[in-house]
Amino acid sequence: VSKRVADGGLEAWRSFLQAHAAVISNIERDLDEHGLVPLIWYDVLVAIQGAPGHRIRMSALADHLVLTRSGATRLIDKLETAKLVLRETADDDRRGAFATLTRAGRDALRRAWPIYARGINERFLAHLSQREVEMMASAFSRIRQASQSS
Amino acid sequence: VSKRVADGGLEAWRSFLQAHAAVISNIERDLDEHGLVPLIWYDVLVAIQGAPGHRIRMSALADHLVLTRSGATRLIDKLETAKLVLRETADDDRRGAFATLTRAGRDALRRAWPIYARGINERFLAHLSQREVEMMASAFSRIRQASQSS
DNA sequence: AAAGATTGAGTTGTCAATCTTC
DNA sequence: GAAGATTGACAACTCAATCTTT
Repeated sequence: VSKRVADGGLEAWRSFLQAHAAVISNIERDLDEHGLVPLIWYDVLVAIQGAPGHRIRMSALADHLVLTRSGATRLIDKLETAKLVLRETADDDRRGAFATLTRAGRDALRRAWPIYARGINERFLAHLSQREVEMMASAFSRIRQASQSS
Repeated sequence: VSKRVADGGLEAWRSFLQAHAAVISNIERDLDEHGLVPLIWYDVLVAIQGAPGHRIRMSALADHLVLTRSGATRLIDKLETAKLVLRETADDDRRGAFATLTRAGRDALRRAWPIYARGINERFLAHLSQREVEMMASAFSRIRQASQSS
C-alpha cells in the first residue's frame, strides 16, 4: 500500500514484534525459574524506587507503566497482598494514595535485578553492536516521544 | 551489574519496551476507531491467509502467534462466532482441525490492512531513517533467531 | 463539578485435566 | 500411550459506575 511498508519496512516491523514477544517471554521465564517476581511487578518496584521520596502516586504509576487507573489499583492490590508494597495516604491531599516499598519489596527488587540484567544482556544486548544499541536508544526515544501526542 | 547494561544498553532496552507499548496501543486504537478487527484477530487472519492452502492447523497457529494451544482455541472460537473463520477437520488426520477464512474474513483482512499499514508507517517507520529500518530488520531477526533455541 | 482512586461486571488469557484419534 | 485439540476453573485486565476529597 504505502511506499515505506513496501520498502523493507514491513520486515522491520514484523521482526520488531516477534523479537519483543520472544525476548519478553524468555526473560519472564528466567525470573520465574529463579523464584523471582514477574516482570510487571518488577516494573512497579522500580518505578516506586525511582520516584522522588521512593513513593509514587497511583495515577503516575499507571502512566509510567502504560496501564489504566484500575489496572494500577489491581496490580498494587496484589503487590500489597504479597507484602512488597504499602499504600500511604498523602498528608496534603487525602484523595491521593502513594505506593511505597516495604523491606521485602526492596529485597525482591535487589534479588531480581541480577537475573533481569542478565536477561537483558544475553537475550537482547548481546546480539547488538555498540552502534546498534546507540541507534536504537535514539530511535525508540524519538518514537516514544511522538507517541505521546497522539 | 554487567558491563553492557551499564554502557547505555539499559536505556536502549527501556526505550525499546516503551516504544513497543506505545506504538501497539496507538495502532490498536486506530483500528478500533475505524470499526476494524483488533490486532490479534488481524494476525490470525494473516496467518491463515499466508498458510499453504489458506488454512492452518490450530497448533501451528499457536506457535506462529506465540500463544498456548488453548489460547488458540479460544481465539478461533471468537473469530468463528464473528463468522470470520471456519473450522475444517482434516481428511487424513481427523484429530486435527484447520482454521480457514470465510468471505467475511477475507473482507475484514482487506479492510483492516490500509489502516494497519498507515499505523505502521506513521507511528513507527516515519520516525526512522532508511538505514535505521535496515539495521532493525537485521538486528531483530538475529535476536528472534537466537530466542528460538533457549 | 473535577481529580484521585477504587469496585463490579464482563472479557481475555492461562494451566491442568479431558476427550478423541492416531 | 502420545498428538491434537478442547473444556473447566481460575487469574489478569478493562470499562463504566461509584465513592471520597478538593
